Amino acid sequence: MPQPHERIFKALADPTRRAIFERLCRDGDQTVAALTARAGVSQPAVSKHLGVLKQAGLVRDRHEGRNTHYSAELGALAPLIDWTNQMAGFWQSRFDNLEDLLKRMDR
Amino acid sequence: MPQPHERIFKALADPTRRAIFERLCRDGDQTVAALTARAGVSQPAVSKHLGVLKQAGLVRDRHEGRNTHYSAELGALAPLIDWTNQMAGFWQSRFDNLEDLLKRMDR
DNA sequence: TTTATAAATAGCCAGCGAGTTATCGATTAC
DNA sequence: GTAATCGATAACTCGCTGGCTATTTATAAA
Repeated sequence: MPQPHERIFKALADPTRRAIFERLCRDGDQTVAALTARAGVSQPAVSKHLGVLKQAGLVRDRHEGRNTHYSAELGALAPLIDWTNQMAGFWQSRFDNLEDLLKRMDR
Repeated sequence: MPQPHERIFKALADPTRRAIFERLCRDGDQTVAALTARAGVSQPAVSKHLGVLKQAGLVRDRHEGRNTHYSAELGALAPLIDWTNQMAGFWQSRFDNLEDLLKRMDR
């Protein structure tokens, strides 16, 4: 329901969660146990973080026996990139308008 | 002390704050009163949000008489873009490694 | 000089969110 | 079949954050 970048910003605002995501980007596929080993927080905490990342579309999960593997969904960063570009676009067009104005004042 | 993208992610995670920043990008220079008029929250709330955005380096303020004008500091989005590229880079290099592996297996 | 306005600060409160431990369901190993 | 392991869920605590009103400080207007 919220705009795509809404959940993404919130998901990535937490350092622990961002670290998990970074790790998945760096090293690929990981089980919850493997992620927990390096997260510095308890396993349930990691599970919750993974849930949030999943809701934001930033990770996928894959069940394999009693293990669950998570992996980064890199395409999910697109809304964030789009948003950034949009901000830059606003900036640019304001700059263009200023240029226009100066040009008009010039003649 | 925190990494630059840390404060930026946190600052932009809040919808009200992000809306203020978007408005500054879109429409440029704004007084606190002007921002408050559209923010849907009280003036002190807006001031606090502007403080957070300023700490994150996302906005500048300029005093003019009893008015304070804020404007977006677009360059401040760079760490965010860098971070995104870095994630994409990790992804790419893992892909490259996989390619290498397949190549080695091939011969 | 008094009054009014802009914006920041102080102080408070409620809700959320990240953490914990305990538990449960599912799967594998013995 | 029983025990052990993986991961998710439940239930709780606690600190932080976003909101408010009231106040303060600074500047402008009367």
